[in-house]
Amino acid sequence: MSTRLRPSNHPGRNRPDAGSALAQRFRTWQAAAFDMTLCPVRDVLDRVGDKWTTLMLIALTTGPMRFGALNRAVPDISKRMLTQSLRVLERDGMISRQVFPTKPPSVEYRLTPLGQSILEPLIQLVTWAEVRHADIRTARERFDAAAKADAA
Amino acid sequence: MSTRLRPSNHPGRNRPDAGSALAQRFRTWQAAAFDMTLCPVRDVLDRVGDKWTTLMLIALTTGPMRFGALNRAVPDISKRMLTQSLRVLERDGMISRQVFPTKPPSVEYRLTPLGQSILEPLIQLVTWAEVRHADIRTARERFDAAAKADAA
DNA sequence: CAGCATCCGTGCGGATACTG
DNA sequence: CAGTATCCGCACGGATGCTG
Repeated sequence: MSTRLRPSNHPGRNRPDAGSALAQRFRTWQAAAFDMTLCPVRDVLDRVGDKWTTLMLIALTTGPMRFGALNRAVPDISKRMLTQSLRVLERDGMISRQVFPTKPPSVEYRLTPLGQSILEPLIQLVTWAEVRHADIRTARERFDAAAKADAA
Repeated sequence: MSTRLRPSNHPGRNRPDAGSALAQRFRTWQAAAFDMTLCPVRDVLDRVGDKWTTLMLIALTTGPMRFGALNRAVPDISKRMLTQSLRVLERDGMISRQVFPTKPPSVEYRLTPLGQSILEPLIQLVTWAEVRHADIRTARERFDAAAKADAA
């Protein structure tokens, strides 16, 4: 699903850009990273965005956990989705699965180095979320109020 | 949908934790941030995870864009989803909408300071994605190969 | 040009029951 | 305990057609 940004449309009449270093970085991106046939952005964002995987990674930061423990640590997740999400994370190399041949059997999941490494950028994002959450909520109230005013 | 992590189950027999500073931060989280009735994590992750909003924010880093330009900059997005995503982002205060009363009308979208501010953590995540993408892909091949082996 | 309205297929994910 | 199997609703999102 080629979800890449086009390098630069409007060849001759480029708008004066924001000028920030950030915009600059993103512009190089548009020419480089997004040209890949299967861009890593969508790839990782699909994981981060899905309903459970991020919560599970966070839960596993406290140490290895058994299936049942994870099920309790992430409330409201069904066994079905837990299993499914665990498989995805295992497949991506984010967590490892270790089976103990006891009876009844027990299975322990733990973060791999790769799984650990994503927590760093992830925590940045969540920190942002914490800090800016109030702003977002007030923005929404504003918007909704304005929308209601327009309706009247 | 109370998507918060439980503070700490298994009171008496806590596993020896990974010991990293990161795990420590996350543990304080579990007690604090996730106790909120509507946790900001899920809130922001829902946005980041959805199919288009992140791409749109990235596209807007190069400067203000018209509806049509955005539609071209983010290939494969339909007008329907573009409109819908723009509304969500506007509602959250991430972008602002400016209508020019020309005919035919033109509308320009631009990042707000709030919208700018999320790019910093976002770029961290995507940088991670770029760096680790190869690892993930090889992990997947491994896993799939092993799965096929088990099937046989 | 910028968008809303409508129809519709697909897949995510919940609930339930069963197994080694 | 740690899953698998099956059914199913519903929201996400694509395609198309119509407006100011």
